[in-house]
Amino acid sequence: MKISGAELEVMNVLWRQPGLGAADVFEALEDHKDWNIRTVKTLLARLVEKGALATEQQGRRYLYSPLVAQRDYKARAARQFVDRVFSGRAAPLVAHLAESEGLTEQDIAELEALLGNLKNDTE
Amino acid sequence: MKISGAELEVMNVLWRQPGLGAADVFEALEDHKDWNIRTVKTLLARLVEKGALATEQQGRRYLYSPLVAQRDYKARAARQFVDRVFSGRAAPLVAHLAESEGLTEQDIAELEALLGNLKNDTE
DNA sequence: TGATTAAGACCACACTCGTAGTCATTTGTG
DNA sequence: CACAAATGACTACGAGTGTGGTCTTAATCA
Repeated sequence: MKISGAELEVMNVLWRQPGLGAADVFEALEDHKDWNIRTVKTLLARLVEKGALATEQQGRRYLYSPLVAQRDYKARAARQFVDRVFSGRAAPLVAHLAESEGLTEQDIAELEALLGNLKNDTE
Repeated sequence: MKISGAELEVMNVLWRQPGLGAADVFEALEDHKDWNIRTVKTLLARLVEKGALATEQQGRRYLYSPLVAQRDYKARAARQFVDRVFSGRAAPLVAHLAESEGLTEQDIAELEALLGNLKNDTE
């Protein structure tokens, strides 16, 4: 299931807080996206159609909740991206991020910890 | 400048070997993509239009060469992706790749080396 | 109770992308 | 020289996307 850029913004809201109505999602987005509420509704409808969101009727409105877990989606997206742009190799990707100052100190620390674990698992 | 998936395949060929004609690019792709030569030509034309490729006329055909460096493009793409899907945080991305077996032993080794350098630069 | 509002349903429209077809022209070859 | 083959130019077309409008219905408020 393919989730487009704008749709992803909506998913992010609902991953943080499932069970919101269209208006709630609209409000949650309002700060950083200046979309019309109808745009948000269209995106919600498309996500339902795609099977990415479930709806629960409450009175005369719907409450939306993710059907795909954030972890799963992101894992898939990450893999696809790395395959598409970096021929499946993760190291060059991280190298690029490092170069373009895309890594914070915290990232570096976390990556180290992560690699530590990976090595332990492997050996 | 936005380069789509199919266009990226074409760019990859020309990054490896700049100055090819349409037919050469077509041949280089033939193994793993079974596109019609006209599809390849359309992609080339779109890339020229976007400013991603330069053309040099040679007789009655064009030779194509990248105008955007591979490094630059990939660095930008990486950053955009991380921003879009991972809110700009690289560590979770790598964590996902690790989990979904998206990291080879070699990747891990390279990442370690990379992190070593980063730490040296920083402190 | 009548009018405004708010929800969802359905529709629209321009643009990108993947995938190619058609046309006109050039050029190498018999 | 006449013609087939190759080249670029232009066109097409359905699916997906970003963005939002219209229509209908139901609820709420004066």
